[in-house]
Amino acid sequence: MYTGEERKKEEREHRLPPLPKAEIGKVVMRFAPNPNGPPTLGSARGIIINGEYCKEYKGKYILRFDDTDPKTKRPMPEAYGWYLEDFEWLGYKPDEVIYASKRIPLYYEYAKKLIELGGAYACFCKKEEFKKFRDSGTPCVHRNSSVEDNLEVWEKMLEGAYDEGEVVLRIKTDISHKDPAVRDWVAFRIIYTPHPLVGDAYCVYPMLDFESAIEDYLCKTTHILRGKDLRDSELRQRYIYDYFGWEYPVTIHWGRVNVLEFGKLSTSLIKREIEAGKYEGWDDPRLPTVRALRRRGITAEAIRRFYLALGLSESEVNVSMRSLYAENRKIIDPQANRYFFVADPVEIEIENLPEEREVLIPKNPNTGEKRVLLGEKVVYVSRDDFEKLNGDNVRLKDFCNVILGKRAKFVSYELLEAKKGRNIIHWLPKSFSKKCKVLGDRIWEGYAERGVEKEVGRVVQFERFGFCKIEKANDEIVAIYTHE
RNA sequence: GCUCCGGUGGUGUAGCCCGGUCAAACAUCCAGGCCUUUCGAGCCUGAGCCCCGGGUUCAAAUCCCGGCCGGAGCACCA
Repeated sequence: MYTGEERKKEEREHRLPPLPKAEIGKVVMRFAPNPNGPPTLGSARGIIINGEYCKEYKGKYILRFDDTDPKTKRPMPEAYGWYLEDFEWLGYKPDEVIYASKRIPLYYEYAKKLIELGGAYACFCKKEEFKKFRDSGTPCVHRNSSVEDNLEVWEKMLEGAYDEGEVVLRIKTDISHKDPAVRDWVAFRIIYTPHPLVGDAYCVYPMLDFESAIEDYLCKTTHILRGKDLRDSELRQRYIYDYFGWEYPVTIHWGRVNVLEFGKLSTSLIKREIEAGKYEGWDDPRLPTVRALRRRGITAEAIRRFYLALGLSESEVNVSMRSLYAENRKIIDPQANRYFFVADPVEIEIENLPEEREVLIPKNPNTGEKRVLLGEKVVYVSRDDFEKLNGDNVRLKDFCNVILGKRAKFVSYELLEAKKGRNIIHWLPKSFSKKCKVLGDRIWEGYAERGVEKEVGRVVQFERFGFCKIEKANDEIVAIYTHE
């Protein structure tokens, strides 16, 4: 139950600023990834921010695959499904899914119209050659070709009459525009590599800026929210909008996110490292992909709050995963059942233990549920604790006090004899511990408490160790380390 | 080099558009304490910030100019 105070706090913290020029029910937004790998924590920002606004304004949410580069950033066939999957897992449902690669003829139509309007021309300059023109702000000879000539070259491009790199279609902007990034940019280029979705149906592919400009117009996109890296796109695309007399959507750009723990991990870099065997796959728990986070037990809600808290700031931010973990902990801590996991176990025998006894331990402080553990002579404690507290009077949590050692001396059952806090450690009876392996930055081998095998698929708290998601429970329990 | 965007405690965010109520708020982190049979959770206290320099003004975190620092774009990538 929230108190009024708490609720207010919550709302203040997680509210997005109002969307400019937005009307309830009339907003159309899109999230447009290239499916050259699964969604990452970075992609999640786009999915979430756009998704939240769509929810708030009861708008239409489009998932658009910008998959028009079969060569350099080649789409992965599996990744389309991964996006659909993670999109919904994060809590959003696309009202429409668009595959740019399946709509290429549409782009051709607009390209032709643009040539007819004198807004585009075929350019035979080599890329390095054109760079000189761009840098100096001077036109190349092709810029003045007639509409008829351009049209003819364009048709021949489509027929496959040219080689890759021989000719491109450029948008005629302002060749001396003060920002070199917008000067006569490339709209279409020739690629003969077959596309994973449409094969060799086409050999002329649009560049992102062209495809995106046309799609946003066709879909009546009202608001574009994306990273700052695409800021210049607006400047470039506006030329197309101006030629056609269209109105450009409202744009908002957020700054780059640097996640401390991951550094600069691009999708293509991760791909290479997976191929090199450094990671098990795209859901390797060490990776910042959405599926890896899910596998680890990070909740969608935590990721959502994390990004809502970041907001729409244009400055680039350096954040730590610890912020995400803090959000996640707030969500899972009240639900997670408690168990003992003894990492790097040391076997100890309690001399002169008066009797074996079953002890009741809280399983879930929230529900008051308890679990039962057999307090017996031979128990495991973790190497860490053993080394730090050897010879000390320690409390085996909920069981008894002993002087810690390979051969430990029983002191008493009384809790009061233990100094509260510092020397209470967890333990496991030798007779029914299950082998358990925890996968994280490193691998911990040890024993887990009986009962954990019933928690497959759920996140539990291994007391004094951390939250873990139980993944498998066969001969051995396998858990993924979630966070502290 | 050219262009654009940013710079508020250690980190992140709010405030900036519409100057005063901001000697600056919230979260997290850190330090100490309380509570607790987890080193978890919760509670309390504390430390810590407007990049720099000019200008405008009775008054500047807020407006203007210059500098410095950071980032992004300048691809036949997205």
